[in-house]
Amino acid sequence: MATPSSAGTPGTRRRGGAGLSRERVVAAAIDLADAEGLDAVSMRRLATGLGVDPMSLYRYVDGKDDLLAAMVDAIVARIEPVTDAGDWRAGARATILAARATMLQHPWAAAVRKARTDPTPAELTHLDTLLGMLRDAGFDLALTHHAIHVLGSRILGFSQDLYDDGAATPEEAAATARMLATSHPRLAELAVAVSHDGALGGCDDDAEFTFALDLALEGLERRRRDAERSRSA
Amino acid sequence: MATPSSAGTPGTRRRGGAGLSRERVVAAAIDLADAEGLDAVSMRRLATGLGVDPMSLYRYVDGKDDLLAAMVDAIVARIEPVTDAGDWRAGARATILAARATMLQHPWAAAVRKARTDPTPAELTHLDTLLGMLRDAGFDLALTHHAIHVLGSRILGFSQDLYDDGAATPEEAAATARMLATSHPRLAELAVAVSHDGALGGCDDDAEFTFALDLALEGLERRRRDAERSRSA
DNA sequence: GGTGTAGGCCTATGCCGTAGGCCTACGGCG
DNA sequence: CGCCGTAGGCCTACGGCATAGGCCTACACC
Repeated sequence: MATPSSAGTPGTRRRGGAGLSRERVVAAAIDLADAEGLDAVSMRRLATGLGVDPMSLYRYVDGKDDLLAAMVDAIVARIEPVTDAGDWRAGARATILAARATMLQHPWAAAVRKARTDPTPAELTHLDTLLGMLRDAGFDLALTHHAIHVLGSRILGFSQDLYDDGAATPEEAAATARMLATSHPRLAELAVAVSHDGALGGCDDDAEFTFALDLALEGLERRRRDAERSRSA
Repeated sequence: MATPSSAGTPGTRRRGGAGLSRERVVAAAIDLADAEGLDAVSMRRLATGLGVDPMSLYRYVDGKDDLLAAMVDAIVARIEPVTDAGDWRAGARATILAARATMLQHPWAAAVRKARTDPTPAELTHLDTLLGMLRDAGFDLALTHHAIHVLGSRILGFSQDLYDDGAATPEEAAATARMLATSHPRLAELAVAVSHDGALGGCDDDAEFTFALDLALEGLERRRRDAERSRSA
């Protein structure tokens, strides 16, 4: 598509067959972020990649902030909807894991999302379906509200780790542990155990995510049952 | 302190009574961030505030990144240690809430922390004491590790909300709700309920934090008992 | 043919972090 | 006393950033 001379849509009319559009700009930004990391996404770099002047982008995005928002919105919109699941827990679990699967393909998206303060449309939709599952399962409004806070950013599949853990090599872990051994014995002990050849044999981020997720869902289910019981009493 | 002419320590020797030091630089940066937000903290701005040339700061901090790390380290170091508490749950709870109380006084600190990838010394200490509580209560290494992931950044008192919630005015909430009513009914319903004059009467961030924290601690305690039981069997 | 305007381009401003070098006054030493 | 090494500042400059404001051209339509 888009041989320079064809002027199919109003848009492909300039030299060099530019033919920009908001979608093209956002898609290019996503590709750039995927390929070279979020830091590579500057208006200049992006424009260069599109063979276009930096200022031209401003016709399609309302500044860099808008661009970033559009980028995560596009990613979130790709989350596969969960078709059918059993009880609310299975549904919520599947929905959240689907979100995680999508987000993991674009590591920068989490960083952008965390830096933003208000939700994009696709995020609202995602949240709404999750809310529907809770409400349909009998969560009252108060508990639903609590649930959102309990799950927090895990709703979009973000792990909430304090550190990135780094999956250090055993040697590194051992070195760290030795360094900390006297001042921070508990930490050293754990660092060794988690290192690849330690007692725990590495740290599986996905496993930790689901462990924490299931713990949260379990707790919420208990609260739900409590509320149900006290209502019927 | 610091009359310009007195050259007590080697350091106060230049014109203008500058007398820089790493501590002074970091403290000034913290004050600046507190007063005008993190964005105001640029090397230039900071230097101006200290009555000094921007490049002079580089004698004391190893670039901006180092400065930011030093800032959060200083804040984390201010967390009040928990003296005595009953069981592990009470201890962990108190420790985490103490962290939260301190961090809440410097909203920028959470943002900086989240952006960083490796821990500062004070953070390691904080983490180590928490680990001690778990281990002393009989958590084995595997469960301790899980616990760290379950609690995640909550360990430093960060709420893990998807959005900042913003505590919008009732009018705003109502407007949002009306806008979303058809496309996102569940969300609209909840937005109204949470708004200040809705059924739930506002959203208390601290209450939500402790609700989620207690849910997590409760879940971990259950896992601990399960492990204990299966060990003794 | 004339005109309105969409869709590019160009220039310039004011930030930013920081590399590299300079200048000066002090402490220590011959 | 005079010298010098060096700590602790300063100055200049570079390359990058987001983006404001204006310009220029080619098409669409009348």
